[in-house]
Amino acid sequence: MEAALKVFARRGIIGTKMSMIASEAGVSTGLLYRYFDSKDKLFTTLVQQAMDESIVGIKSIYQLPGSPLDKIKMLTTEILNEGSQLYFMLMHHARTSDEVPITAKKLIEENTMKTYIDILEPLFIEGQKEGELAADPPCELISCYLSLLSGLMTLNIQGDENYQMPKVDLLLRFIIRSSS
Amino acid sequence: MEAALKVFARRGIIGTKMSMIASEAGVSTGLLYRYFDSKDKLFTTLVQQAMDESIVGIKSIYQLPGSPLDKIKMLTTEILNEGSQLYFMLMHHARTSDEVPITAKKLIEENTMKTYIDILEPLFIEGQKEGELAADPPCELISCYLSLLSGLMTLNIQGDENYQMPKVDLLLRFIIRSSS
Amino acid sequence: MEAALKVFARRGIIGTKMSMIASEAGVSTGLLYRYFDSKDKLFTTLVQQAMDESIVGIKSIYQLPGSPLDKIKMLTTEILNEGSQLYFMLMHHARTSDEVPITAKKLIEENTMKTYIDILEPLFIEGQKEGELAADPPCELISCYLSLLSGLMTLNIQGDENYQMPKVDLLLRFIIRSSS
Amino acid sequence: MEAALKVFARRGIIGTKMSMIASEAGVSTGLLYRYFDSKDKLFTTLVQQAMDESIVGIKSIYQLPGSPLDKIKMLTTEILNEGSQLYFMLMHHARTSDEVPITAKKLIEENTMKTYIDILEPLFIEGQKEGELAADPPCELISCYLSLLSGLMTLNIQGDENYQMPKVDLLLRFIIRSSS
DNA sequence: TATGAATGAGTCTTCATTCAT
DNA sequence: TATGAATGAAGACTCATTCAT
Repeated sequence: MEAALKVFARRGIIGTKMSMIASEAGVSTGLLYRYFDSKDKLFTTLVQQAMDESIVGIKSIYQLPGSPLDKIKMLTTEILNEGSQLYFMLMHHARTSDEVPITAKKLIEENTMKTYIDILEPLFIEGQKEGELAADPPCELISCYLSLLSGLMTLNIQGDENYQMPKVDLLLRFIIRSSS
Repeated sequence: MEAALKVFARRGIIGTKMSMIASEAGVSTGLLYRYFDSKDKLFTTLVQQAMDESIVGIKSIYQLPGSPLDKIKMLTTEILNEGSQLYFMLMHHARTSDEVPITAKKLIEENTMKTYIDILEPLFIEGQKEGELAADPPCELISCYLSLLSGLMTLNIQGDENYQMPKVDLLLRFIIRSSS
Repeated sequence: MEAALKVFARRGIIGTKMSMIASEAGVSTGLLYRYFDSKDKLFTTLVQQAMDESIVGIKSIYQLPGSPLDKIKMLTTEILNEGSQLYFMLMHHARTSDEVPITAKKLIEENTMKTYIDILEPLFIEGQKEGELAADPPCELISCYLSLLSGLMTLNIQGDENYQMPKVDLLLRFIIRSSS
Repeated sequence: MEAALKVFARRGIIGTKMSMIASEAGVSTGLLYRYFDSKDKLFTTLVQQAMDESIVGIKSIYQLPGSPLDKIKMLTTEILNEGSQLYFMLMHHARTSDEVPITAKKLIEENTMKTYIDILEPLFIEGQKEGELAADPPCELISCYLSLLSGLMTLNIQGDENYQMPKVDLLLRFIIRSSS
């Protein structure tokens, strides 16, 4: 039923009509209200879930094999390919639209970039020690890298031949230590 | 009066009420209709203008002094600092929202990434010849670079301390030829 | 199951949701429809029953002991104390709401004040002969007395400390022959 | 525009559709929202006004000529004849319906019967001293009298041939000192 | 030219009623 | 017989657009 994510992600909170979600889910409009109190609540729930899963996703990097750079490369690949697209788009709407319920706004404020930096910092520092990663301040490196990634995912590049999703190796240039 | 751009850029076409534009412009709602036939027309006009200006802006790169890399760096800096922010956001809404008038959709389809690639290709090729730029296929390099830029601008990073706008030098790593 | 009366009486026909009746009765919503064709039918049935019982109740006055005034006093006391409250409230909704099913409206039109007057007239005439009751035209006396009573019962005075239910003796002043 | 009172009074808050008020007022539904934030607000406003006017009305009794009994008789006549009907009906809905906005509920709780008793008590005491009024405790006398009146007005007797509005003289028997 | 009152189509939400289990 | 999930029609409310002034 949370495939309402699909509609919200593409159209934002106002652009989405409950009837769209309903027909996307293959049920009647009325039934939606049996499961979700309101459009706002539904949206907020999705935002919450998006944030939770994103954190889990980021943390999973430590389970990946290989060197720090290997890990980063794999996670990046995953993010780029996988369905996380919708989450990025949803979060973008949640961040930028003014019609977002206050509850959702609060959720977002609590879950800042800092959260992700804290998770990734040890890995990046290790990567720098091993000489794999560029020597910029890790905070900045991470923050910029995630911003770049967010931007790319938000564009909804798939299905738009105008934009081109950069290959992972290209992206990694930002953080890789340029061969001396 | 076209400071309606401000509202459309931030809130998208549905999120924007004519009354918002009116009060932002300091006039009455009714007066808007003396200058623009409809909300859709107004939006379409803005999109048209955004595209026109973007092309002019890109072309202006050839007026800039210095080597190809210098030119690219300066243009990038300009884009990042200047008010082009709003254009990127507007175009993002125009590209992703389904409520956009067909006329605007058509405009966008006509003005593809190809347009920009064609403009920039000679410059990039020159840069590669001079050994400044990475050796990837110029088309791909340009397309990816513009995608990255679009993504960053779309995020509306200003006013959100969570994201961090990468420094220009960091961004350039993407296209610079790594020191051998 | 007819304790749906409770809900209808308090909330009127529109204010009452079938789910309220169901939970008041301790059954599921769906089950209600096994016993009553529709909300309207249920309401109509209750109105019918209310009217029937009111007539029986009024007629029972002749079974009471004592003089005409004694009888009237006892019946009044009964009405004031007993659960007839709900019937008065139900009938008030039935009389004043426009959403009442036509069938119920018809029922009410057939069962006019005249019905009650016809029942009580002999008793009042007797009371007047015996010098207990005021000498006004019996029709008027009865009609006014019942109107007063209806009004009081309709107010739903219980549970509202603002109103005060008059003592029976106070009420009787309306019809008692003032001591010469 | 407050002739919305007419519809609310007859049909209660749920039974009333904004479109009814609109067509009763001869305007479009949308226009209602230019003057009143919402149905609830409108209802609350009417309740407020009803209470204010009722107090003014009651207080005006001291401007009337004649003995206390004369004053009471005139006020009663006025209440019975005049358009206060709608106010009584409105207040009844406000008191008994559960769908009434909290703000309105609060208003009602603040404006108790006590308010009216305080206003009328001096008059009734004077009337008792002059031997015109029954010797019951004035509080009780007033409270019961007002309850009776409220009940009668709430019934919406006009337009229902079944009920009969008692003549004023009949009603006064309730408070008049029976001739010794 | 400028205003803002007025309209009505469109969206969210509720709830009587049905129906598979 | 009993449940409660599912449907869809109806009502509150918003807002693009018009129009009298």
